[in-house]
Amino acid sequence: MNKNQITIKDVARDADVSIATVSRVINNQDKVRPETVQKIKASMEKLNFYPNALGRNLRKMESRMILIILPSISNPFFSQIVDGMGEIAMNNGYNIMICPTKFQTNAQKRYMNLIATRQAEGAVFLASEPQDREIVNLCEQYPVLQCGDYNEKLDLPRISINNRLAAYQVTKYLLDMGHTRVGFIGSVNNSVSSVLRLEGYQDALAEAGIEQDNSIIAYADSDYSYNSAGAVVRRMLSMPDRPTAIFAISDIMAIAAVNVAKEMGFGVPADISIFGFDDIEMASMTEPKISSVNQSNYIMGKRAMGMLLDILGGKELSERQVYVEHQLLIRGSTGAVKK
Amino acid sequence: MNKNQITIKDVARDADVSIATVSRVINNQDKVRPETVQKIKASMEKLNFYPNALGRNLRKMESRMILIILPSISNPFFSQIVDGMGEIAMNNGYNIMICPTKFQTNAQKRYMNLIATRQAEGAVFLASEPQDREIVNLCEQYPVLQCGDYNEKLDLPRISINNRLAAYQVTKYLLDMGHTRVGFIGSVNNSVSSVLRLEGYQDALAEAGIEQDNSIIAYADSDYSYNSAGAVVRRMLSMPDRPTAIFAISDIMAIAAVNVAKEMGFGVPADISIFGFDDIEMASMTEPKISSVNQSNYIMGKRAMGMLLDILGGKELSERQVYVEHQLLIRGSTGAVKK
DNA sequence: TTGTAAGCGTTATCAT
DNA sequence: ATGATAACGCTTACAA
Repeated sequence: MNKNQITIKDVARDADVSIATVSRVINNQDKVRPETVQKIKASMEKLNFYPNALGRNLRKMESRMILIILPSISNPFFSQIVDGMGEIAMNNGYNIMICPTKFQTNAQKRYMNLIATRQAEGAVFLASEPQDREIVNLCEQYPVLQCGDYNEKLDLPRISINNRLAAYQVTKYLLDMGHTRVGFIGSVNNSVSSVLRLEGYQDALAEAGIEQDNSIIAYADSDYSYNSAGAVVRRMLSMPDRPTAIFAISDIMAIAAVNVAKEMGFGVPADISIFGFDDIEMASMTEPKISSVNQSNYIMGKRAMGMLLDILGGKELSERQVYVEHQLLIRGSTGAVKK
Repeated sequence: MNKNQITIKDVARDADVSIATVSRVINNQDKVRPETVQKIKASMEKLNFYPNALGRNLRKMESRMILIILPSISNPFFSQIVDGMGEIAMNNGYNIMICPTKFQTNAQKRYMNLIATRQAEGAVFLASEPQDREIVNLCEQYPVLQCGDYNEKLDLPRISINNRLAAYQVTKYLLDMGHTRVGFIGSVNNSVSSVLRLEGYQDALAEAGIEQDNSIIAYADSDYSYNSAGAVVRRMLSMPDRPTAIFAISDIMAIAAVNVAKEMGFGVPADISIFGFDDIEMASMTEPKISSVNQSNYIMGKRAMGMLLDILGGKELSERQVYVEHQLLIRGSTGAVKK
């Protein structure tokens, strides 16, 4: 403990006023005479005074801190979302605390405990879902929002793109380019976004009257890892009746697909078209650049935080499930089927 | 404000003891009779009690929060470092707050103010340096550490790899492979790490008796961007007397170099060897995989946080400049010069 | 417009 | 082993 901290008491003494008046100046309330304000500000400057937020927080019973709970900061997909969230939080006097969990239940618990112990006021679960009973309990008691992905069994407000629609559009685009054998690379995890993207894929096939062929539907590890996706693609492309197009539900997996395809001697997109998802920066750093689905990340982040602040402010949300825009970006990795 | 919070008062009443005893149980102090402990724990359970950290924080005048100030979370290079820091912080009862600044002075100021206002107790500047007088002042008053990169004018403890040595080793390796024209792609920023890497490069040239040729030394934008590096490499490889090897001081720039080289019809490493720096995951997702310098990120993060906690604990640091191990990873993007 | 004083929930000191 | 109580720094009725 720093024993010689400057407090409002010191400022009050120096400026020869009461601590109440100092407090009023700190919070720039109007009912203080301009000369008094000047005098107090001079003292604060002179004493190099910073108000102790610990006192304020206790008195007001608030922390003005929002948690953003996500699997890992290394995923470039999260960066813009978090930026958008931070922007809105800052503008409203809130701080954000980025909480990487690595999918560890313990980490989630530790972070949610910050809310229970009043060190944070709410949380956004970004691309990750509350993982056990105790956590879910807390989520239900406090302002919590699900963003990007969600557990549909929980009655928590959520915001994401329309994954099913986007996946439908991607598949339809590939079909329209003349591909009839379109492979799908998903993930063994059962996240809603994974499931919905498969459903969108199926929607498009059904609409085109193409029967689903499970031999060209495959699943990479739950973390969408580059290596596991590569292995899966290699198997798929080794088949005699290989697909001429592949839809991978993450860019990392699409990059793996491109690299494996090229390694196996296939041209991309000459022999195989590959479509990704998320539009991470890396998707434009490959040769060819990868067609992908852009989620309006920054906007989604801003809207998400706006929603959470509404809840914190006691407002009713007009919608508890919000969809944000997405966009198909057609780049060099996809083209018409070879005749 | 949540008015009906359960406090130790409620627990005390329910368990028929004083609040002091409840507090003792919360902090599991020994001088409490086991039966009393049981009784109190039962009450806490029954009332679903979570101690209010705001009260504790004020009373103990501590926040147990450490800031990690970095340019952006999107850089994959930071992830492991932050993980290492988080690990050690958690083990010692501290929380970390990841603070992306986008190089905005205002953001730095806002975060450092959390320390001045007692909401955080110290900070690590990760790959970014304190940017103005007021911030530097705060850095000098409170426990602050520089990690990965640093401002050498500030008398703050720091931890990083030995950039100059690493760059020397990379260049020497390329020279040993028979390359005599080794290009260098730096960054226009004047960060210490950039400067030291150039010096290491020069060290190796000097040792080999090769005169520095400024036409094959170029600088990408300060953010090491993919596109600006690509442009610079394109220019360098268009020269009649082009280099046969390029050392780029970041993997992103090395990836750009590989892609540009291939686009221009050069073989990598057949015609041009390319060496990167940082060993980000992406460096192993290219074809060929990129030779790079691995910094022991996780270890560096752990040691950095250990140092900061030492300072917080009032210990003297044995060294104020710490170097962590690094390792040259030779992958497919580099090879012997073509005869 | 300014001051007095209570109180936020906790910990720690001092009694008992 | 336990209890009574002051104190941490601030905000906010309420009083003047």
